[in-house]
Order: sequence, then C-alpha cells, then structure tokens
Amino acid sequence: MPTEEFPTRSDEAIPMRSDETTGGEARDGMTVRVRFAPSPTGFLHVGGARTALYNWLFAQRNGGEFILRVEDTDRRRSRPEHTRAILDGLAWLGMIPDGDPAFQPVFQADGVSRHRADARRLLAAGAAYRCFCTADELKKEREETVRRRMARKVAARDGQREGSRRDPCRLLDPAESAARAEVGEPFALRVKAPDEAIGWDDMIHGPMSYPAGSIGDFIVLRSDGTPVYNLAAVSDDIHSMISHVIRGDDHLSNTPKQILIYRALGKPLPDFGHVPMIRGPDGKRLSKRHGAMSVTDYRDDGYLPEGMINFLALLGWSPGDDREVFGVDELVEAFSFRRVLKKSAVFDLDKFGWLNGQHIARSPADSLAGPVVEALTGIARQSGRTIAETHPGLAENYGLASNPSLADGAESDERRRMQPADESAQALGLAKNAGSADTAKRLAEVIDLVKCRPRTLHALARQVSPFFAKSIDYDEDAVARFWKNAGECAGHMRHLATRLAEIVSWDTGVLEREIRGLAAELGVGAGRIINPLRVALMGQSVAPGIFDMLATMGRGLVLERLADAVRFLDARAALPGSSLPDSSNGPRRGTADSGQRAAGLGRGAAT
RNA sequence: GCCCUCAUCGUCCAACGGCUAGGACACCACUCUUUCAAGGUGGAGAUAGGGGUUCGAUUCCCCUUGGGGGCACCA
Repeated sequence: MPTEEFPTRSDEAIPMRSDETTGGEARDGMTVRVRFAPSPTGFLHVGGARTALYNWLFAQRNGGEFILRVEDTDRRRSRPEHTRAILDGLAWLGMIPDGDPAFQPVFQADGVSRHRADARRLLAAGAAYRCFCTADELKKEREETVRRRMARKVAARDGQREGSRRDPCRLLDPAESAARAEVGEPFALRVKAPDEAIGWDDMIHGPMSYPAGSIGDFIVLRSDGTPVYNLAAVSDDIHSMISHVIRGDDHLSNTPKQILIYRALGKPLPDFGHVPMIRGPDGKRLSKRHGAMSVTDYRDDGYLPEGMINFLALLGWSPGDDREVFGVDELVEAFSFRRVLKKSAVFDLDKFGWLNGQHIARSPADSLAGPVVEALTGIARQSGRTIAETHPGLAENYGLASNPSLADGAESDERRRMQPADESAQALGLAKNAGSADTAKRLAEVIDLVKCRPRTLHALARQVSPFFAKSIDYDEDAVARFWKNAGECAGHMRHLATRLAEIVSWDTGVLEREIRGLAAELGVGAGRIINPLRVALMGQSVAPGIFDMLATMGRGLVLERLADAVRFLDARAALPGSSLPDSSNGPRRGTADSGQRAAGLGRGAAT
C-alpha cells in the first residue's frame, strides 16, 4: 500500500467511487458535477467545444452541473479577454456554465493557497519529497541523455529517461532535506512514483493501466512556490467537488499522476473519461492550417449553433441507429458515454455543411429571419452599400435604417463580436420592433419557400435576397447557360410580361397553365420560357420551383424584373457578335433596377 | 527511444461470435422532360497484414504495420 493515510477535511468529501463498472453512466443517486477546463488560447476551438459538449450533455442528461474553469497556472496569458471569448463561444452554442467561471487562484499574492496547502500535505504524507536540483541541472541532464541516443536516432525526444527517473533527492535523509530547506535553499516538490501499476476504469476506454516504472517522479510545486498543472487540476477538481473528469485523451497520461495525488491526499477518485481528439482531413491534429478553428468562425460563416452541436456530437458518438439529424433536446435524451468511440475522428466540412442545411430546412422561418437580415446587411456592406440601399423594405421594417451604427457598417461587426448571439439579435431590433407585420410575414413566406436548399445562412440570404432587393445581379454562369440567345430570350420575356400583366388570378395553378400555354403558342418547350424567366427573377440558377416563386414574388415585382431583363437582353443582343456574354472583362453584374417596388410587396400589393 | 492508446468504404457512424458487412456525407449515373446546392432511383467503394481460439471471427487472444497522444519547475 503506497498511500499513506493523511487526515483530510471531511466537508470536502465528494461522492465515493465504487468498484463496479459504470459503463460510462452516472450511478444512481450520485450528484453529477462536471467541468470544462480549457486553457485560455484566445478562443473556443472545435475540439474544446466537443469536449465541452460531451460534458454538458452528460450533465444535462443526469441533472448535474456543468462548470467552467479557466486553466491558467501560467501567467503569460491575459485571462479576461480569453475567458470572454470562450464564454462567447459556449453561449453561442447554448452551453451556459453553471455559476461563475472559476480561476485557479495561483497568483493570489499572499496567504496559503489551496494548492500550496495540498502540496504541503503531500510532503507531510511522505508522498512527495523536496528536490533541490536546479532547473538548469535537470535541463542539462535531459539534453545529455538525448544526445546519447541521437547517435542512433535523430528523432529522439527529450525526457526519454525522465520517464523512469528516480531523482537522487528522493534518497535524501528527511532531516537533511528539512535542514537544507530551513536554510533557504530553493527546492521543488516532487511526487514519488509508485512501484506498482496504476489503473482506472475509464468511462470511454474501459480499464486503463500504466505499468510500474512508466511514470517518473514528477514535480508538483515549482521552486517559486507555484503549482504545476497536475497538482492545480486535482486540487481544483477536489475543491469543486467534480464527480466526473471528462477531457481530451491528450490528458490520458496525466491521469495516473493525478490519481497518485488524489490517493496521497486521501481523497476519493472521480470517474475519468477521455474523449478522442479531432483531426484534420490530413489525419493530423486539427490546427489553423485546416481552416477555421474557432467555433465563432463558424457562426460568422453562417452555421447554426444547433447544426454545430449536432455535428460535433456525431464526431465520435452515435445513438446506435441510423438517426443523424438531432435537435439539442433529442441529443440530451439520446446521449451516453457508452456509445462514445475511442478513436479520433476527422472533421469533415462537407458533412457539416449538409447537416447544417438539414437544420436550416427544419428551422421555423421566423427564427431564420433575423440571421437572414443580418447576412444581407453583411452582403450589402461588402459592396460598399447598406441594407437600406439594397433591400429598402427589409431595412425599414426591421429597424436597421434607423440605427446608424448597425446600418453602416464596419464597426458593427466588432460590436457584434463583443456580445453573445441573442443579445446581438436584440440589438438588431428583430424581436419586438419588427415594423410591419406584413413584411415579417412575407419574409417568413419567402424563407419557407427557399430554405430547403442552402447549407449556410449566407446561402439562404442569397436565396431570399431577390425577393426584396432593389436590384439584382445576374450570375455569369446562369446568363451563359440560359440567356445564350439574348434576342430570343428578350422576345420571350416580352411575351411573358404581356401575358402575366393580363392574368386575372395571380395563383400558382393559373400561372402554370398560362406559361405552359404561352410556350405552346410560341411553339417551344416550356423550359425555353421557364429557364430564362428564372434568371430574370433570381439572377441565379439555383431557385425554388418557378410557379411558387412567381406566386410569392407578386405581380408587380415580377413585371419589373422582366422589364429589367428585357433591357439587359436587348443591350446584349445589340452588341456585335454577341449572343454570348463577354466573359473576359465584362461587368459581372447586370444593371437591372427594379426601383422601389421590390420593397414590401406582397401578393396583395401586386394585384 | 520509452510509455499509453487507437484501427470497418475517401470521411462520419452501424453490425448479442452467425443472413449478401448496413446507413449518412462526398463521388458517379439516371430521373423529376423547370433550374439547383433541393427531391427520387441506382452505382462504385471497407473489415490494415499475419497467426491463433472456434463448427463459424469485423467481433475474442497474440504478433507485425500504421496513426494519434504523452514522456517539462507547459497546460
């Protein structure tokens, strides 16, 4: 029995770990308390987000608590902003930590920090000893061993002998050790590695074991009195009464060391679960060169938080059947560590996109309205305009035009970054002050019409745009493909305009009959009319069914878009040699301008 | 180098030791004779290799190979 008994305060006791295997589930009657403990790198990256998610899901599932602790025993980095960024990412995903974020009280100027007190206990219990070696000596020694191996393999890493290190200081006579400390000789505190294997039953990996000798004596307290990670983590987890330590499996080899500390402190062990890492498409650990790292980058790229949650959950876990599209509540319901995989997964943006599209398609239109207007604002900004100019109806009705800081631009982006998503939606005035109920209703109608296709909110916005835009751009490829013969198209569009102007009842069925009828009269396939018409209305080839589109757009706007198209096509036809678009240097966007009517036109207004 | 760990289509997941190894993304083809990034149908595509155990192995054991992580007075 390597563990000396050491008196502990019983009020700090956490639920005792029993011996039976739990299969990754919380035991009955146990209070679940988990924590997410990222190091403050400046943002919440996707790997961390998934670790947080598994913690959070587990807490939700078991009615437990989920707390955030910023892991920073290293004073290099500034905590407030980084904590803010992480909180921001978590908030966007809807994982709100219980209570305030905890910090490791490492740098409290005076007093006996908990960490130091625990270190002292380790020493008193005989589980640790003073090491008087200087950092320089150790470094030199390490380099020495490395150099020796280097002769054979260049790839040798430092610390290779460290693994089985038995520090000479361990052999020091306790009296001598104490005497040297007394005189003021600096020392670090080193925990004695045991002569037996250390194992535990991992929630994900099952039985784990590190053989005797594979762990060397390791430092827990620096000579300046500050704790090293392994001590701080254990100390804090005990203090916070963490019942389940769920973290990335890059911590796997820290666990036996931490178990040693728990034992030496006489504290019951929490359950440990080590979730696999997420890799990039090249199989390497996910990093910047694989693209976006921060979850908020995905927010800015038009992904939905529930899409991100769903995708992350599926990276390494499945419900066991074929279900893939999950709402957050369904996930909480279905999640279990029993089905979390041990192997690392590759982050696949294609699948994420598909899944996000599924979530967009399932989202109620009114929850999509805010983000769409926001995206449209961004698109307008890119061309140096404001949404008030590009989509007047939406701007007025959504109160954007009247809010200069948001309507024009540049700093609004930053402003948004500083606040969680829901606050930002409120700042946009979408929730309450939604102007005309008519526009809101119409926007919802349009969104419902187009939302089955796009994979991101930006793509959704591009689909919605033509229904409200003052003018539209003609996509080069669409023009090349469907407006190949400008003269003929112009003719067809003229006929169409005349016909549509006369229709009595502006209704999907009638529209279809009329248009097919027109095609027949002109002696062409319906496609010869419909395809060019689509380009005239949307400026792009990806679009909903044409008759629904016509019905939703309303007659007024349709006729104006047709007039614009005719103007554009006539100009094209007049160019020398040109039924083909000038692909070399022609302006990418057409000059259509449907004037004021685009704004706020419902079917009623149009007829 | 040492320790730990992982291994099913390109990718993400299924398959009490027992049907022809299943689904999803991506890809290809066809189709919806109205586009499409949407829908529908079909196709190609995997148990890393070698030994065992067993009537029978994707599944259990061993070895090899390959990937990942760790081995700090970093976290």
